[in-house]
Amino acid sequence: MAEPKKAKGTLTIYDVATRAGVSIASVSRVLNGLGSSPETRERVLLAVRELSFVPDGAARALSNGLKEVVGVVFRRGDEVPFADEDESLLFIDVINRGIEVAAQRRGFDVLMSSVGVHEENLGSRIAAIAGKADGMILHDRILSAAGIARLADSVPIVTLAGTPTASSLNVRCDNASGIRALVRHLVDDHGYRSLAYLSGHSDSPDNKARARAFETEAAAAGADVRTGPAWQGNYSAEGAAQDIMSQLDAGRALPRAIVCANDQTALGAMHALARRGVKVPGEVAVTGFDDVPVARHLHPPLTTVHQPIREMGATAFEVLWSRISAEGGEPDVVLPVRLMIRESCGCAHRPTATTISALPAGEEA
Amino acid sequence: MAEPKKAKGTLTIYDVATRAGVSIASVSRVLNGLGSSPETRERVLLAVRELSFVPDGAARALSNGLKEVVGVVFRRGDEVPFADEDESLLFIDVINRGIEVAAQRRGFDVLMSSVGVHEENLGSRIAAIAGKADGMILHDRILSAAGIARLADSVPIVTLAGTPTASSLNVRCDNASGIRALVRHLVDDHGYRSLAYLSGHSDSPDNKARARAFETEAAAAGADVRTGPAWQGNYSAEGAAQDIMSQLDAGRALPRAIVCANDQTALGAMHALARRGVKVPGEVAVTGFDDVPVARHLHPPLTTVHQPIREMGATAFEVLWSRISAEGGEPDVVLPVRLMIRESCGCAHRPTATTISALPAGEEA
DNA sequence: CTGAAAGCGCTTACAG
DNA sequence: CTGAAAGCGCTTACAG
Repeated sequence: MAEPKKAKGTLTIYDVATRAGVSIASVSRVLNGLGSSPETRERVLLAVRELSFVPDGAARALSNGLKEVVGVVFRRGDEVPFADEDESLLFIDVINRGIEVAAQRRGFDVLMSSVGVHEENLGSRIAAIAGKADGMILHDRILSAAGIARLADSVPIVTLAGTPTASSLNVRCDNASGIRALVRHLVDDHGYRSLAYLSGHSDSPDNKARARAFETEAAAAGADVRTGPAWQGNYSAEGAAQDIMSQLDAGRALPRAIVCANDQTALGAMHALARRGVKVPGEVAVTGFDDVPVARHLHPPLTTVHQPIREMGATAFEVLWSRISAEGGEPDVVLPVRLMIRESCGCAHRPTATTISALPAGEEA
Repeated sequence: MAEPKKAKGTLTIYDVATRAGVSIASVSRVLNGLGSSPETRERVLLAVRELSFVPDGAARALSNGLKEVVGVVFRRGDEVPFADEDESLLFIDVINRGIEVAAQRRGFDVLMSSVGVHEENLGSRIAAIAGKADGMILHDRILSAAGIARLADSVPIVTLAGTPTASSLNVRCDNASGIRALVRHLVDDHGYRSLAYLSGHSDSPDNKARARAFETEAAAAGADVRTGPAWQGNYSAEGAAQDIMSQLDAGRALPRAIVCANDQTALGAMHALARRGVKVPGEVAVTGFDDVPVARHLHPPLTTVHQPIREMGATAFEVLWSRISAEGGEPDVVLPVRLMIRESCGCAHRPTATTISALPAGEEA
């Protein structure tokens, strides 16, 4: 996999020491801002500049026991790309952004690695990354609980939207509250009587929590709930579109509102509906979950549940860092969400934030 | 900056060797797929599994002289976020995606690091990253030519949309051809007689090439060219919006078409125009450059020049890899671009790819 | 095929 | 404050 035995004229701390006329220990001290006489300091710094010396991170890490690197693993979409979701900045990307910024503040860098859905040797791929990092942040559905437990033996782990285990930490959002607010808005404010939940991956903890909250709340509100395999999606726009298409093809009547497991699912549903001439939200209302950046650009703008996505990433890093540096770290952090009412639920377009329309007028839950 | 002296019960290759009853050399060989008897192999693999041992990347790197890590540095937008560009997947993100996938194929991981526009100690930040990687890919406007030359002393460097130097490699797109096709479409197909180029950062090589091509081509086409400080933007939507606003406030007449330095600039210009009631493309046509994913979702959909963004990233990695592994590497790769005609130039909406409209009907250049 | 040993480039007690 | 020396966890000639 690799051949180069050693880079070219790799400069080392010995070269700097020789040039500055001091010991390597002194060079190291200056480089790390530890005690040293002003004169030594000057000479070392000068030598460093003249040689444009950059200390080797691997050697530092080996000596220190700290790489100052956090590994982030997420799934690459190997599925057929859907026009709008292809390359869009989705959920994962925004989280990664949050991780990066938080890491920066602690002097850490982020080793990003995507894994294919059907990757052959997932285990070794991830182990290789773990070996290069002080801790790992795993996005949803990367490793099984057993896989996480095993990996956690060798490196601290934080999962995102997963389930905390005995050895790993977790950061997630308040799915139940979000779905609850959404269902209430649909039923109470709009008066919709029939609802369906277009599901995400059935093995996703987030999806399970959302599905459960949906069923509970919709039933409590006295709405007619559509369920069953016909409403099994997979978090992708493609999957949602196919789902809606086949239901329409089968001549099934759609519910008045479709609560989608995430924004991508809503996006796919809206596309399919539009293609079949079904008006959103006129005939069928559609809602999402996540509030990815593109949500407000859809037609109609998507009513969804806002997750503090960036903060999730930043929080994941902070929790991991606590664990890395002190065996601490909150085991299960839950972040609040917020209902974002736009137009796909049936609310009217509000020209500016201050003008209030005459229609159903949903406000924040 | 860091305290942990050493992780908890860090397992080492010695633990594995002891458990397997072999020498550490044998463990290493098995782990690296080198010659070893089936029996040794079995015992080592078993021990590795039982202990869930993960070899330390820093130690491997130090011993090998290869970290299998590529550092990528890009600028974080510290500027005021503009609605549509905030967190959107822009140029940089798509490139990074391309880098990541290409790196994967060679067993490399990507160390991503964003730097603030006004970061204090940029030099040391970047040096720290360089120390953790085998090579670096630098996005536009990260380091001066001198800074690049200095860094190149210690690590191979590939710049993106920069200028090749004696010690660094570069990957860019064919700006001139793109602008040429765009200007011809605007002048020849639409008959616009007055054009302006809303510039990007004046110190960006890409911008310089585009500006030059614009002036040459527009003049050759006999169009009236608007220039000057009034058309100096900075690649951001915010900057472009302010620029247009102030021109409008000053009562200046706008040209018939505005060729923007990049898509974000076009996005800002369109927003400003819309806010002031100027119709696009009815009164003023606007075009972009890049073809970021969001371009087709704008209103009207943006006519722009498509750059093979992902490929740029992948190419940057490949070129860097050649240099890392064999001192090779094409010093200045130029990738082709393609004119994407949508509606912001004045062309009519084309319902499907096969239906051709009756209007100006621009086709690929 | 296998093991003993050296070495990769740093950091950090330990003396001085 | 400074230097000599040990050690971080691997890989890889070198012998056997």
